[in-house]
Amino acid sequence: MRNAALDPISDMLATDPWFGGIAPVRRESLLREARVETLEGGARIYGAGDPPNGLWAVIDGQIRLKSLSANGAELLALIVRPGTWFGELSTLDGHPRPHDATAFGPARLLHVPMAAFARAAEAHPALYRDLGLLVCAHQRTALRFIAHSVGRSIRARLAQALLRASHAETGHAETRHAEEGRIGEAPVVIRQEDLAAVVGIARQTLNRHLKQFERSGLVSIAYARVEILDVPALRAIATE
Amino acid sequence: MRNAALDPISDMLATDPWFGGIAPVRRESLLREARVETLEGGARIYGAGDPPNGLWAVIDGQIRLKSLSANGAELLALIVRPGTWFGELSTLDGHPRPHDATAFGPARLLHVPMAAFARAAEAHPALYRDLGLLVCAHQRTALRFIAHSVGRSIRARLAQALLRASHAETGHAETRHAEEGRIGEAPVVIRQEDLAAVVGIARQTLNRHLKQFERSGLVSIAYARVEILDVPALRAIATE
DNA sequence: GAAACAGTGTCGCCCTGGTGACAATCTGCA
DNA sequence: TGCAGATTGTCACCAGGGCGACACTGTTTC
Repeated sequence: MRNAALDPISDMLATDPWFGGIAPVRRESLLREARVETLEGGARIYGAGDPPNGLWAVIDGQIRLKSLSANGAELLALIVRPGTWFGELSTLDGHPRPHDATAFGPARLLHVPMAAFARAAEAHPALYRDLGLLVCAHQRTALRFIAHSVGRSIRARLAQALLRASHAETGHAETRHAEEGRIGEAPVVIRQEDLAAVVGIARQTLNRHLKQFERSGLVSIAYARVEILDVPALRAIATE
Repeated sequence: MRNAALDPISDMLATDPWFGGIAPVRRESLLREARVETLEGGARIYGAGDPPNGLWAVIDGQIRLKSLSANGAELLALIVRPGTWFGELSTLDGHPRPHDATAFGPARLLHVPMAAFARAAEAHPALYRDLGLLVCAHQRTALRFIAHSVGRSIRARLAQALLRASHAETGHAETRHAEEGRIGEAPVVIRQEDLAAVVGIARQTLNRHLKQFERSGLVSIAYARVEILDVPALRAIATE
């Protein structure tokens, strides 16, 4: 019943701290139940309030998790990149999705539907614990986010948001880009309007600060795109 | 090996949505491993960065979870009241505590140390799943908090903070106070300084808004204490 | 009960961010 | 190429919060 086509994908996924950390038997059993799904840009994986439809991992492309803030504004919660699993919260507790998940550009995903996960977990009950650990990891991210947001300057929050939107936050970005022989970061494709929503400020205010960063040589701004030029400096600003 | 002294406590804990929702066998096995600990006001249950020391539940009194925001200000994350379990995140993933947990006033807690939880979980592996569900519940709270905070008016955030600080947020407070024959809410004992930190504003600004609430008859203000008079109106403001 | 301390109530000034407006620029498509 | 729509860049104006200051009131301690 092995799916040999998944082997290279499996290797890629194993670089993820969570997936790489769980027992190989259970990794196997999860992958055995997984199916690859190819999506067009803008495709919706699930919507906020939907009943859970299982666990997902990004193979190629970019998934954006959004929710509506209480005043109706769209709130970009997270950009999910290749190698990362998501959708575990509802999969574990069975409650409605807290976010919209949509593909930003074409994407390939690995999908473990609810029933499939249940099958795998029947054979390996420890998968529930594994899934709990994934929720823990995301919970810690959320707590860090809260602690970092309350009462911080806009400069700091913007720097943080830029690092998060690129993949530079955790510092293990180099591995992903080493093979392409690039030193810098891939540009972040995002409208300033959306970036402003992430930081929770008006677009005009965002523009002012972003321009200031550009003048300092920290970033380079183009149409619907921000390129990060100086990661260390941004890290310093983010934690100041 | 049953501990009969725990019976009334067990009944009280069963009113908690999480604990009440897990299988009675596993509730039992958890309680069998639990010890009651009596703390003085100000006692520290654990500190941010500490290695996990197990799972806790509040029997009497009030536990406050605090963390330091990035600019060094103290950030009151959560007030934990009787019947509620906490400390599950680090207990499940083994990583350092994200918060300080201290008793606000004298308190009695139920404590399941790491080794004790491990013992119980060995007999009932599903306890790991149960614990995962508790993390899920708290994760959803955190996500709601984020969605509710970004870009909301101070009025709304303050109303929300007051409801959270009292136990009125979830709406099942009545059960807890019915026995005392009280209709309203217990006063929230908190300095305006701290309340301001919760909302993320300056004390003076907090005072202005709080006074405004008082003039509208929503709350009543005393020394280091806020009494909530009109829960429905505050709920309306919190979601406006 | 007085003193020392903690917490509240209120100013006024300054600065920052929100808002609406509008021109300039870029992209995609006919 | 040329146009429509999307996005950015930049105003000026205004509301609102941060901050320092200080008096006042409540609480604790001796």
